[in-house]
Amino acid sequence: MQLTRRAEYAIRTMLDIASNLDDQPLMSKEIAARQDIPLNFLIQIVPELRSAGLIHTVRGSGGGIYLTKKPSEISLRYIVEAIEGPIALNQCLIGDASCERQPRCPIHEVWALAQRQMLAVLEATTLAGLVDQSQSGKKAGKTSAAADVASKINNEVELEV
Amino acid sequence: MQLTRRAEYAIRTMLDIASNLDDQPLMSKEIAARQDIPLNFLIQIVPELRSAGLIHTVRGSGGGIYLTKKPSEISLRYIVEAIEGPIALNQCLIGDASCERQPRCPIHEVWALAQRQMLAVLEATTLAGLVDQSQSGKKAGKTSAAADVASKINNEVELEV
DNA sequence: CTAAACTTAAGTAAATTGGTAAACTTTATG
DNA sequence: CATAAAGTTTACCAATTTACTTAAGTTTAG
Ligand code: FES
Ligand code: FES
Repeated sequence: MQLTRRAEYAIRTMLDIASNLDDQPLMSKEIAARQDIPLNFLIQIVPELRSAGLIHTVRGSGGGIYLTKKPSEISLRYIVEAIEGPIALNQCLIGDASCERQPRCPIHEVWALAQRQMLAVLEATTLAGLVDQSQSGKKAGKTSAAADVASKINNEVELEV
Repeated sequence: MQLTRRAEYAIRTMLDIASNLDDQPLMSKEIAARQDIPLNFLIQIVPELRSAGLIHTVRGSGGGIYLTKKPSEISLRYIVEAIEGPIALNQCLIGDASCERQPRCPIHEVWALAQRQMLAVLEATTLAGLVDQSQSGKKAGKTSAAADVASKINNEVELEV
């Protein structure tokens, strides 16, 4: 029921690259240091992000990583699924698989709903939103990416703090 | 990111007991057979449900299992957490632990929101609701426990089917 | 040609998952 | 009180996943 370190690192990495304003590619080594990711582990994650089409890598001296899409087009869900595969709260919710026990088990719809609620948040959160927030930083003060997302989703969740 | 079999079996078990109208306790063996749970595995899960205070067990011949609370007071979240411990989508969301890297990492609030959305569904779903649905069965036709829950949560999610 | 950078492929220790198995305790009932 | 029916406890296990580490490549700027 928990995000793996791989996926967490992938998110940090993507966010790190999205925050980079220069147009020169970022090296794994820099990212690893800045984001507290074991370099040798990151080096294993980067190719996965690439085969998922999220980043473009340049080999050789002076090489590095840059995004293939605009940060506003990259959602948290997309990053997580690139690393972990489809997000599913229960086995029967993967793809089109349904409960093998009953045509419609009463619990199924509930899990499906819980999952949709969760995915809605992860989908509405883009790298652009996250970068905006951390850069506006002290200015707006209370505006969090989560608050933005919460208002996007039509649900009046009250955020404490 | 997925429910374990233990927890899934625990839910099935609780639902099986809640659906039982007689006042005599149910045996593990019956439940295992009816719910397609390996008996030897269920026998390991039952004591956990008991120490969590969800069920009462009677030993010896003629013994079995019954609920300690009313089905309307037992939520899916409660059952899952009895087996798996606190539900958390990321390590830093367990209990009061916060991100060790930054006082407030921009992603944290997003995960927290996603988690609240998910938990709201699991909390609003009680055994009573699930039993109602499967027993009314063909009568109401379209009423699902999920639809009930969706309307409880103030969020107009449209359920297909 | 060489150092800087990504790539590929193993390997690995520890934890989790999904079970199985066996020995034990409790209790109704004959 | 003997016994069978039930839950309890403890231990074990194989397979998978997780989070890394290591090492031997390959590519490219300079
Ligand atoms: S069909 Fe998915 S929970 Fe039963
Ligand atoms: S503090 Fe929880 S995601 Fe960073």
